[in-house]
Amino acid sequence: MKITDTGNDIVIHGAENFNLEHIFECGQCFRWNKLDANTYLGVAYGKPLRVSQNGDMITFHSTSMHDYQYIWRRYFDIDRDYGAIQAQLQRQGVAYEDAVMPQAIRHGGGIRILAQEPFEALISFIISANNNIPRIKLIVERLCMHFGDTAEYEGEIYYTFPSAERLAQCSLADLEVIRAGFRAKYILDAAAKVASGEIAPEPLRDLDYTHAKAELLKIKGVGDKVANCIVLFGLGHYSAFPVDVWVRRIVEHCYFGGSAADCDIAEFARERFGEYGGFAQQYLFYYARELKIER
DNA sequence: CACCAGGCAAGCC
DNA sequence: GGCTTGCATGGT
Repeated sequence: MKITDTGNDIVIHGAENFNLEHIFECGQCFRWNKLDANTYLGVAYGKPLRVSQNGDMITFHSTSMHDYQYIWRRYFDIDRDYGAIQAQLQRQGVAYEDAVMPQAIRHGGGIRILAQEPFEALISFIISANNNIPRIKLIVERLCMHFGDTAEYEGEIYYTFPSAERLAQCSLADLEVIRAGFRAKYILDAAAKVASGEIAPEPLRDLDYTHAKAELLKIKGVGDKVANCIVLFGLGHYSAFPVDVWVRRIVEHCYFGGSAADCDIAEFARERFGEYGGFAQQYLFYYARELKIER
């Protein structure tokens, strides 16, 4: 892998196990939109970015080596060996005569688990509860437009994700414009707890998975599933295995041959995938959606 | 019109 | 403790 600075763009040649479509269509993030066949545009860490892919060449447009090194390199998890993770999950698959995981990896092998901002992950996944992805994206976008800061990029105006302090000043009436429904009160509870320091998301990175999750469960609107998403996508706890309707469907269908209890699915994931639970979950989620598995 | 969406909290027993 | 129900909103 080689990284070059063209003066306007940062270009990676020889990227492996990296596919923008897989990365942005696996449900982990809500602020990236497809511009054309090989280009996405989004905002993270207060910075808009246009990123495109041609084969193993990735171009981060209109950015600097500084921002690549300090933001995008970590955000896109560039330094992790996904080939090794996939090989490990495949070996596990062989041991259990599991044909599903190899198929899932064949379909979504370019997935990267993005290192998202913890507060953004917290609010975004509160909004995700009993909701669908297109509408989650709309609500998050309205939240940013109304309460985020502006950021200019390539001659256009974009909006950053609002801070906890800004959201904590809002009333329920203020939030009506984002049409989050019953989730609005949970957004305010989360913002208040973070703004007051009662919950400090960033330090939860240093706790173990179980304790980090337990802290998040103190927030209204954060249950087991949402907490798992936050620790996985915002705090780098890669053993987390969030079980949503799609993962439930594929796990029940392919591994249990019928319905299974929440705790049995969690135990299955722990034993089968261990520290790679989060990666396994992403491959399964992407695969289940591609298969359009019915209930 | 019913049913669903990356679930959760509150109310039951 | 486990199980059921209501929930805002928009799409099919």
